[in-house]
Formats: sequence, structure tokens, C-alpha cells
Amino acid sequence: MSQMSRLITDVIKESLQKVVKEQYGNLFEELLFTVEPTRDKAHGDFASNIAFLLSKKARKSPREIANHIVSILNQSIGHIATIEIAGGGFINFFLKDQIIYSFMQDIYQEKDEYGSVQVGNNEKMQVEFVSVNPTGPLHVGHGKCAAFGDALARVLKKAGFTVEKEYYINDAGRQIDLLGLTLECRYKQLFGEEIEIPEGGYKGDYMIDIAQDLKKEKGDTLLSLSKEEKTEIFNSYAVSKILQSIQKDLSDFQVNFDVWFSEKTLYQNHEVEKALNQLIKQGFTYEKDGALWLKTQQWGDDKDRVLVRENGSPTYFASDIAYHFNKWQRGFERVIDIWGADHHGYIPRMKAAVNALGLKKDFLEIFIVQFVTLLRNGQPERMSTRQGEFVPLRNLIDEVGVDVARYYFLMRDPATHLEFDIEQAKKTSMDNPVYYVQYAYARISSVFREMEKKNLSNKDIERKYESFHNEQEKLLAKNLIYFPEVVKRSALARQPYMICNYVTDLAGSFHTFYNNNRILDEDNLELTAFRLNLCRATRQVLKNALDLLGISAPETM
RNA sequence: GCGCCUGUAGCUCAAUGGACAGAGCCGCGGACUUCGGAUCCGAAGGUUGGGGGUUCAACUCCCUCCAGGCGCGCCA
Repeated sequence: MSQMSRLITDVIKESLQKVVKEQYGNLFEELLFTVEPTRDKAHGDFASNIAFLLSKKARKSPREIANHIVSILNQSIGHIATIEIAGGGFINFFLKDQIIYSFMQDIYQEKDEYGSVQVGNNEKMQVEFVSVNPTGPLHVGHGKCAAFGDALARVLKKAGFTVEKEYYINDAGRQIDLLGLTLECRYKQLFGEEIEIPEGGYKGDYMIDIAQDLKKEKGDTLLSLSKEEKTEIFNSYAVSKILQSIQKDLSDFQVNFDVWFSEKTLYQNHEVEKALNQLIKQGFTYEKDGALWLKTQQWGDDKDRVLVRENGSPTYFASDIAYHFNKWQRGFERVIDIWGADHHGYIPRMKAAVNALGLKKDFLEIFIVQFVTLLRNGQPERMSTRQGEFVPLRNLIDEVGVDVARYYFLMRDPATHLEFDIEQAKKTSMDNPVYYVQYAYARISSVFREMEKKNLSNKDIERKYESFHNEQEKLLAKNLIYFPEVVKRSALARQPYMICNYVTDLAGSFHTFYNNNRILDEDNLELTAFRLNLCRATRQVLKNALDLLGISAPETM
């Protein structure tokens, strides 16, 4: 059932390649020409720039070359009705209507598989994201990272990559000690001790809740433990409680990870030590001021970086190096790290480290997610983790819902600053594209409910192509067959927002079609069948696209 | 000071180096006794922050300047 329909752009490309190889021989070498969907339908359904690129090498005008190519190509591509030359030398391809219709029919055969393309060659890939320290609840900025990483992984899977989603838990180091000390303090306060939260500790009220849970479970038995025992139990209790709440938030947000990777295990398994030893052995390190440094400047960093502090404890950077080496050892051919914007200064050293480890150059891709500003009626809401004032992701979900929150996070390039207006997001209008899209889905579902009421059987749907009845039908059908091309582009660009743009546009062409054409007509079963067919295919593509975004497709709203 | 991100219609944003820079919102004017009006149709709206350069072709690439955001720890 998962027969993957070939991309039409590939079909055209191959035909062009064949002709040009024959006609221009070696001039064809390394010719990076394109065949892509046109923006303006007056220019056909697909267009190629091949004649422009060839003209320099062949020393002929683009139009001349285009003419030559087209004269040979002529009608040899089965999918194409006509080929035109336009502008300075574009070659424009117009699809046969039957082909558009038959591709549309295939959608229903492929069902949930439709849109799958094979550009990843099953390359084993990892997407690591969120990876927030388990020292407090997720806020909206983390939500943006979560939505992006999750949707990206879905798109990559659809494009034929073998993808794992991973969350790296920073459960070792000083921050965790501070967290444990904070809990210890809150715990003691519950027994009447008058003590202050330690310097740099976590002041949020959630630590009091955790202390109360701990008191319920253990009573006062922890007060008398030794210092080592206390550290152990307070640290691990705090981490596990907070991690649980993070996991709950994420799964409610439709984000699920394949692997939760613990930093602590890197130390327990001596992987940090091993990674450091390897770097030392290869001569990429030196000692200065009592610390161990990595020569990251060698690979373009501003300055060299400390691996082991003067006091002998490894830096976060050191365990991160071990972590990335571990990823490599697990057989990933490529890993994608998604970081918040405050970490962007960290990129050069991490890339340098990957080089020092001798891993292949494009092994590590890093994407930076810019911050979110929450607006309420145009006024910004303050957010600062340091002050302990942040808007928890949980609150946003409760207020606008998962679908809306995810869509808003996903609809833009994550590298840009996002202004998220809460009041606007709650509106049920085109202010809010997610409803626009879901409405199209619900409408189609409603048409099928109506179909059953009128006893128009599903069998009537299975009709052969006659012809499209108007441009609105045809435009909708064309948009449906572009979906796999969009998946391909979105995956290669690592940009899920392209799916948002696509699905909004698709919903638009459906609404246009719907408002201008009667679908169910008992006096014209042929027409009814044809249009139901179109609706059925549209519903499937809306569903598949929304799935890539992790957004629900409701039958009623 | 250095580095990264951003700058497109009044607002929010599109446009793998390609054709006349496109949508939505706001504002204005309209729509079928019938399948969901959370919809549709129409007109209006631009020196793509400024200036150079590369190219057959630049919003896109390079240089420079301007504006906004973020980062420049033996913190994470």
C-alpha cells in the first residue's frame, strides 16, 4: 500500500537530463538546473531554468537552447500536455488533466502514506531538542523548541530519514547540587527551621510543593541523614519530580521522545574521561592556569575553551563533547541539535569539538530558536527565568489549546523572533490559520455525513476521469499533488513552517471551491461522484499535513 | 568593541538566485431560499531599511552603513 508515487518534478527532470546529455554532451557536466512548481499558473504547472544555465556554456541564447530542447523533448513526457517557452528562456510544462486526476486518485490508495518521499535514503538521524535542565517547569520558549523539534522530526521521517527524537537530561553538575540544596532548605522550613534558600538556588514555589510531597512520603526521617546521603536523596528526588512534570507537559503538548538520555550516565560509564583522553592523546589540548583547555581556535572559535577546571571538575562543555561522541558511537550519521538563542555563542566550540573528535564535517547541524514574546492585546508579558518570572507552557496550553499553540510556534522560521498574541490566537477567524485549516477538514467531514443522509453511496465515488468542470476544481487538485514536493523541500530546508504555509493555502483553495460549487447533487450523480472524490482526497491531504505538524484534524468544530 | 539573528504593504508574515514581490489582518464595497458564513468574491495598499558590487536574472549572494533583538564566564 505504501507505493510511493514518483515526484513529477523528478519525471520531468529525468527527461530533460536525457535530452540534454544527448544534445550537449560534456556541457551537461555538473549542471544544477531546477524543475519546480510555478507560482503563477499562467507559467504552467512546472518550470525549468535549464536553458539559462546552458546558454553560457553553449554560447547560445537561452531561447535558442530552449527551442532546441523542446523540439526534441516534444511529447515524450507522458504527463505533459504542452510545453511552452516563455520569458527569456523558461521552459514551462503543463500537466495533462487526466494526470492530475489520476494522481489525485492515488492519494486515496496511499492514504496516510501520501506525501512520503524518499530523499533521506533511510539515513540514521537524531534530533535532540528541549533538553531543559530539570530544575524547573517548561516555559513558552521551551514550547517553541519542542514544537519545532517534534515537527521537524516528523517531516524528516516523511521524507525518508530514519529519525530518533532525544531529550538530554542535565542531571549532573552544580545546578543539580543547587537544586538539591534548595529542596533540602524547603524541606527543613517545613519543620520550622528558619533558613534562607542558598545563593543561586531556585526560588519558585514549585520547590515548596516538591518539599511537601517529600515530607508526605518520608516524614522527618531525612533530617538525621549524613551529608552525603542528603545530597543523594534530595538531588535525585528533585530531579525526578521535576522531570516527571516536564514529561507530562511535553506529552500533553503532543511531543514524545524516543530516548531520554542522562548526562549522569556519561560520568558513570567513564565516557567523559575517555573522550578527554582521546583529545589529549591527539594533542588538541594543553594545560594553563591549572586548567585543561581544548584548542578550539584551531577550528575557528574566538578563543580556546576549558575542559577541566582548576579544581579538577569537568565543565559542561566536556560532558557535551562526550555526549556527542556517544551519539556518533550509536551509529547516527547525522545529528541535529536545537538550542535556544541564548546558546548561540556555544556553536563554534561545539563544532570545533566535533572536528577534534574526527567526526565527519556535516555530522552536527545546529539550529537556533529565537525567543518568544507573549503579547496580550498588544502588550508584552514579561518573562525572565532568572527572576523566576516566566509564563509556563502549561498556562499557555490551558489558555489557547495545544493545536493553536503548536501552530503559532510552527508557522514561522524559528530563527526569527515570534510575537505570540494570546488574544488574537483565541479568535476564531483568519487571525488564526489553524481554525481556517481545521474548518476545511470539518466541512469536508460534514459533506460526507450529508452524503450518507441522502443515501448517496460511496460506490458512486469510484468513477473514471471525464474532465474538470472548472478552474477551481483543477486548482484544488493541483495543490493536492504538490504536497510531496512540499514535504521534500521542507525536509531538506529543515523548515516545518513550509508545511503550515502549504496547508493554509490548500485549505484556501478548498474553501474557494466549496463556496462556488455544489457538491451533492441527486440529479447529477456523475458530477457528485467526481466532486466527492476531490473532497475525499483533500481531506486526506489536510489530515496528512496536519499530522506532520502534530495538530488534530477534527470532524466537527 | 566582536559575533549571531532580524529588517518586505498601516500590522503580522510569504516568495530552493528566476518571470509583473504574494497572502492574511485592519479599513472600504459585495455574495448563493440548497452540502457548516469559523466561509467566499472585489477594489485599495510597495523605492523589499540606505548605498555599492557579483549575475542573463538579486528580497535572496558579497561588501558597507543604519535600526532592533540576543550573546560574548574555569555558569548551564
